[in-house]
Amino acid sequence: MNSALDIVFAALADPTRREILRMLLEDDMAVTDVAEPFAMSLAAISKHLSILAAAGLISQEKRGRVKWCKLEPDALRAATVWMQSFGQFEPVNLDAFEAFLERELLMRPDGAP
Amino acid sequence: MNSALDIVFAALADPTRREILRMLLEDDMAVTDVAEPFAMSLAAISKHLSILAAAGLISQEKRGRVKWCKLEPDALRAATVWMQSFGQFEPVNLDAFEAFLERELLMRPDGAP
DNA sequence: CGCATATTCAACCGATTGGTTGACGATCTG
DNA sequence: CAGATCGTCAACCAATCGGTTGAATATGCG
Repeated sequence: MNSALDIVFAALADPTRREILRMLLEDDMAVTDVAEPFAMSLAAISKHLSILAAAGLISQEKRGRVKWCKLEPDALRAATVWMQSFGQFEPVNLDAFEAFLERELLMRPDGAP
Repeated sequence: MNSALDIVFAALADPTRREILRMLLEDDMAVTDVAEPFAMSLAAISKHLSILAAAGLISQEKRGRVKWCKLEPDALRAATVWMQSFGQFEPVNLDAFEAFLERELLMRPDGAP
């Protein structure tokens, strides 16, 4: 069936791409700046950004020679809706939330809150 | 980093596996019964189920010679929480919800509501 | 016991993925 | 203009993925 969900979930399945999304949560960024904290080539990051853009999770706008990347959270909404259709569970249980945040979101390279 | 999210999102990225989850939403099922509506081998479905189980999205319990598969929505909760951390958007917008349900969830092989 | 049923294992296959490198096209700047 | 910077493209590579088939392992049943 190959729906948009395939592409969104596949895009989210890579930790580098999730980290990029987290970075873009703070601010729009140029490709080079996105790549800076990662131990891989610029070309690799460029590919990751293309995948995120294809999934609709980010948009890219070229101004001059700099291509700006911007988070597009609406694509996540579709995936969130899909998940919530398995809703047996309430919006969000704070126990799980807290445990999860500790393990995942706070596990950033720079250690900032 | 290779977190549990990698595995959960990768598991969700395949339409066959999402359809299996949807089927299990209605009831627990044996492996053979899960495989029945799909145009692929039992072995392939068995692999898909292993992947879902590895992601924690289902559990499998063997009773006699039949292995029962059960949805485990808690694993989805972690992924949902991750997505909601990009929360700019409210819990769920009903416009998106409705459009999405039409296109994805109601697009079942058996056409049931 | 002997056969059918339920499920997995193992080997294999082509396609995709995530990464590399080097060359290239644009764009800014001195 | 010449040189640096920004980003992508193309070719390549090893690893993984989603599927197949055939054999193997349990388990249930007459």
